[in-house]
Amino acid sequence: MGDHFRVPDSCFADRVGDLIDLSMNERAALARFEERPRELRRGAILLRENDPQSELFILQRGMAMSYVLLDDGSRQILRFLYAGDMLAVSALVYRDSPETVVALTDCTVCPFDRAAMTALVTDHPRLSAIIMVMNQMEKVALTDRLAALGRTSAKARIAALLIEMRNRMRLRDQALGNSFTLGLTQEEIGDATGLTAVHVNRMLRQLEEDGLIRREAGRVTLLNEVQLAQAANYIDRFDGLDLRWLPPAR
Amino acid sequence: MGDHFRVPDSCFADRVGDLIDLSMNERAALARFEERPRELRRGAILLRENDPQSELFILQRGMAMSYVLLDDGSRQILRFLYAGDMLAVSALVYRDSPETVVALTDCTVCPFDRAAMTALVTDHPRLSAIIMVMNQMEKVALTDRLAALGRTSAKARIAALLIEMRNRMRLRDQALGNSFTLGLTQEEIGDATGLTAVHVNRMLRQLEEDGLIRREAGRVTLLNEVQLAQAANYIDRFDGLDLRWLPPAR
DNA sequence: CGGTAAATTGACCTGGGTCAATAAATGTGG
DNA sequence: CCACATTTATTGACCCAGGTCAATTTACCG
Repeated sequence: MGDHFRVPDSCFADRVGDLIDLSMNERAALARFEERPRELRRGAILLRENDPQSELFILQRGMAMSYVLLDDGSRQILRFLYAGDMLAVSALVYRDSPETVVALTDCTVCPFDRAAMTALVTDHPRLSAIIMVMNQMEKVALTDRLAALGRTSAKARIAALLIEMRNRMRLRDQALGNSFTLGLTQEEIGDATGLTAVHVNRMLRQLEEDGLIRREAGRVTLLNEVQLAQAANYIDRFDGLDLRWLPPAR
Repeated sequence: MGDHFRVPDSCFADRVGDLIDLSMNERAALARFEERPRELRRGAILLRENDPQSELFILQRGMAMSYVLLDDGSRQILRFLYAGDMLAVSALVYRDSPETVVALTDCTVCPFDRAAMTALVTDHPRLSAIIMVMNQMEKVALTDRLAALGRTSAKARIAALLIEMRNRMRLRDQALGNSFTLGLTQEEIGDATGLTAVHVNRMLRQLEEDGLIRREAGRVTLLNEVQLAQAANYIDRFDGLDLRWLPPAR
């Protein structure tokens, strides 16, 4: 891919670029999603469950999460969101947001409206196909979590979360080794895995006693990834991709 | 929509037609997915987890389910599939299937290959947009189930499954009232809700004692839908759709 | 009508929840 | 840099929703 013209940076395009080689034209089209960066403080709520939503967002920097609250006040965290993720995609379907989205660290997000998606779908068949692909990957990730909540032990779920987070962080930071800062409270870990904070604490201690991880001041080190993955029932879904059906670039 | 020419029947088009009005041209394009019907006996496996997959399918008649098996032999049912559903969509991404798909009743399925999707995406922006929309709706349904498994009681999960199944059956059969045949064993209900068959039995009995349902020979009657929905933490997602961003038909 | 799969029920057990008390970490304003 | 306030983490004691095991009973099927 030549770079004779300056093509604007795009976090989302970088993410798509992990899957396919983008034409300059395509890259420019994706960059249009990220023309209006906005800063968010840690803890800021981008979108509240049941509130009307009119825009989608690209998360350009930082980490966020989405969750729902149940009648009894308990919370289920649905997804952790990293740079390059598209947020509030449900705005393509629902008037009101089915989930709350909140910044876990200071973030940069870029809002864009539904019409931008209309244009993309019309002008760029390959990009609309790749968005389908990414949606499908997210769906598989969700079914993996569904199976974890339905059928695996507390220890396995915690182990799976640790591996998953490390792997997703490493996607954007190749240098990341076995040691990283989770950036989650134990309550948040519990709300993501369907456990209580107290039991999360016990399981982390057990994983440490088993020699699978080490912990120091919010930092986690995966000491034995093979055994940890085994304890977690972990499946690496970044394997065996087959995208040959995609139409040619425009 | 005029009907001067005979447009082939299409189960999938009917489903899409619940969301938008299709042009004749679009309807014909969707019908191309259903040119090769194939019969499946009850219990037949359409696709096995980890086996290579090269085609997608439209389920034209009958009911199916998808599931994964964990290392310890336990099973998590991911989704129940009804007429008009697209199966094995993960073939757009993965060489090997991440899940097993099996017929729960005698079924008719229509295989089509990935190239058909390439053509659709290229020629019909509005249809590719609507497929994105349907994918998104399925994602929201999955997150609803995730929250149910992570944060609700056994009784609530069973109640939610009963309501959900009745509603999905009623989509294809307007006449369906409060009484219907589930067509699932208690073990299957358990594998869908993350419970054991024994406990499913106890919860069904309790729901019956509470006066919320009646059971006779595989048939279930919802006696008090309001209270049942309340017990289930049920959210109706067929409300508040907003699809105005879709491009014009071709 | 026999044989197998599915449903039911009781007795008992355990993984994970609840409650409560400390300790440690992280802010925050001065 | 410090003193205080607020989260967050940790641990123990105890409990219960849902699991396990096993024995019947009932329904379905060729």
